[in-house]
Amino acid sequence: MLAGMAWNTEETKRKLKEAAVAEFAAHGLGGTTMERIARRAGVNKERLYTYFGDKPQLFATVLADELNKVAAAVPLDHLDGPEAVARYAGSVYEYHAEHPELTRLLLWEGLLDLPEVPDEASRTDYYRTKVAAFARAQQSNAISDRLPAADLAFLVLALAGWWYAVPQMARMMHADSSSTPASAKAALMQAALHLATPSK
Amino acid sequence: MLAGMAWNTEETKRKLKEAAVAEFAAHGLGGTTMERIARRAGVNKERLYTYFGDKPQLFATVLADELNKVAAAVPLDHLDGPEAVARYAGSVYEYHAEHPELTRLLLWEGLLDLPEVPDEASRTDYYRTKVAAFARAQQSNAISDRLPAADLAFLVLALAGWWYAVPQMARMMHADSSSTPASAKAALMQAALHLATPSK
DNA sequence: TGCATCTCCAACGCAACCGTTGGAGATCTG
DNA sequence: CAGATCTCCAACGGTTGCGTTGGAGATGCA
Repeated sequence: MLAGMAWNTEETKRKLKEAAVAEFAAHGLGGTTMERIARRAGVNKERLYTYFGDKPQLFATVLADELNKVAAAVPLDHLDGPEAVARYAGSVYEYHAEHPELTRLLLWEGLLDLPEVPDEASRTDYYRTKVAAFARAQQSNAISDRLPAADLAFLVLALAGWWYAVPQMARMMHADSSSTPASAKAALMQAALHLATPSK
Repeated sequence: MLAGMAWNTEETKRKLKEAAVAEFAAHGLGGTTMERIARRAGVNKERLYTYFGDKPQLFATVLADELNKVAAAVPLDHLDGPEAVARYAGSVYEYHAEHPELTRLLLWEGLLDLPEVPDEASRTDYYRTKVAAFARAQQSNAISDRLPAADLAFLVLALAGWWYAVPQMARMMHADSSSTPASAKAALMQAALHLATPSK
């Protein structure tokens, strides 16, 4: 049934999704055309519709896929102190630097302000585990508890993500200083460290 | 020449720009149609082209206008201590809450990743004054100097802006806690305070 | 009042894109 | 090899949106 097919349907799907990630990340939902996704994948446009439905559905599929990837790539198990929070912030920044598509997809999605997002349940669950890790660390006095765990976790992600959300602002604010991706990462880790350090 | 005209050209321009802000903020450059802007303003589409040029030019005009507004609305003159930084962060958050269009326009712009941004010179200048205010406060030991002034200023803006950049993430991360706009503001002000407080 | 000028708009040409369809070719089954 | 089934695609209809144009109405000027 599905073994030994010469026309390679799984491979075709994979190529289409890969192309869709690139196009959607670059141009958003409105700016992307199905035509270009298909052409980039070297596949006929019609395959998109039979495999993935219409354009919004494809966008949702692609975004869910990328989120699953980041969940696997940047685990957050145990926070044994402020330094662990700083390292986590650095990892997130690093992941964004290497996979700018995900950030951009998230931002496109945020701007669409849908009442419900695709895969809402599993994503809520994903974030809940992050918040829970922060909460546990607070309860054991390993990190500061002056902020609610959800706020602290959210703000740490803000520090790491803002560079990619408004790159034009980052560029203009650092116009006359000598700033590099490395110094940006160091700065945000320093900031995360202080947010997580308990008061004496 | 320009007094006493029965057909009210300045008013028409104003209405078109107002409609354009709303449409571009809601749907971005790609998702907005000139037709809908004109219809929302109650004016014929052709006026857009004679007054503002094509769609990208209109977008640039509208964004520059909104940035001038925020520059006037949230001044940052003198930072005499960490509390002033926290208040500034709170004001920025507040402004975003009341004028979500600006944030959204900035984010749409960021996603377009143009090599150069409209009004680049004056905007760079605008950010430079913000950074300079932070730098002065650092030199007089009023606030922490463990981060470069540009990074500190940028990260403070990150704290205030991230809620509006990824509202879906904010919602999901705070799913099971009781979180309000007021508590979000309090959290980010607390965070800004700690980033700006000098080490002993 | 005749002429020039300016504001405004309905209607249009044109291009792009969405989503579909009819059918060609490849693979399995008997 | 004949028939059924599946993958793939070139071509198409219909819609939408961009940017323009030709002209109608309102105003200033001689």
